[in-house]
Amino acid sequence: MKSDKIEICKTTVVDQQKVDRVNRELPDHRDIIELAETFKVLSDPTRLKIVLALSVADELCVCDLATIINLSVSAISHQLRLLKGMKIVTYHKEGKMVYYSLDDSHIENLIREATHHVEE
Amino acid sequence: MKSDKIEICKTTVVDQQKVDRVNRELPDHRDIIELAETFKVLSDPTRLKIVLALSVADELCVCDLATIINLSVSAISHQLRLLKGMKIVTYHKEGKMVYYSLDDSHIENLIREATHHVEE
DNA sequence: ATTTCACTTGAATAATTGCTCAAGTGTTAG
DNA sequence: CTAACACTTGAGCAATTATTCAAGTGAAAT
Repeated sequence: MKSDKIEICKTTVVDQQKVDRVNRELPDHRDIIELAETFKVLSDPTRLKIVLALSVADELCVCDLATIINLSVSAISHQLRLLKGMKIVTYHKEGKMVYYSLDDSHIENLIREATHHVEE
Repeated sequence: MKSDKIEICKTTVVDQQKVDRVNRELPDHRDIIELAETFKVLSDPTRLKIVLALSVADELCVCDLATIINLSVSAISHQLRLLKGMKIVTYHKEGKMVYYSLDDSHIENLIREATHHVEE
C-alpha cells in the first residue's frame, strides 16, 4: 500500500523522470488542500463582498452588511459564521448589535494581488 | 428601478452614512464577480495541482499530469479545458501528444501570496 | 487498412453549496 | 411582563460542479 504511483491511472507514463521530479517538488496533499480552501473562501461573491466591505469600513453590523450586499440578514449571517470559523473575521457585541471586522491582514494582500491579475 | 438601495433587505439601516461610504468605495459588481472567478479557479484541488505541477515542470502532457495528480485522463482533460478557457494555460501539439503549459505569470504570484497566508 | 494510442467530449451521477424560510436566542424598550 | 429588534441556526431546496463512463477524433504504428 506504499506505492501511490500508477494504481488508478493506468495509462502510459511518457516521461517518468519528469513525473518523479514534479512529484518531489510539489507541496504535499494536505498543504494543497489548505491552499485550495483559502482560495475557496474568496471564490464566492457574497463572501468576497463581505471581506471587501470590512476592509473599507473597519467594522460593520450584520444588518448594514446585508444592506450593502443586498441580501437577507440570514444569508449574511451564515457566511459570517463560515468566515469566523476560518479566522478571517472576528466580532464583538454591543447590546443586541454584533459588529464584525477583519481578523486577517494577509487576506487583503491576497485580494490586492488577485486584483492585479484581473486588471492584467 | 433605479434605486437598488433597500428593496430586498427590509431591515433597519443602522449607520446610513457608513453604508453609503462603503457602497461608494466598493468595486462595482462586475469586477467583484470577475475577482471571485479568479479565486474560484484555484479553489479546486485538482486545478490547483495542475497549475502547481505546470509551474514546476514548464510543460506536461495530459497523461503525465493525470499520473502526477492520480486521476483519470478524462478528468484532467475536462479541467484543462476550463483552464484554457480562462487563459491560464496554453497547449501545443506534437503528433498525438498535447503539451500544456502556464500562460499566466500572475497566477504564480497569487499562489505564492496565498501560501504565505496559509503559513501565517 | 486496421489497430493502437493520446486526448476530447457529452451525458449521467453524486456531492457540495448558497439561499430562503421559519423558528429560536438574547437584549432592550415600553 | 410583553413586544420589538438584531442576530443565529437548522431544515429544505435549487443550482452548480467534479468525476466517471462511454463514445468519438485524429495521428502514428503495424
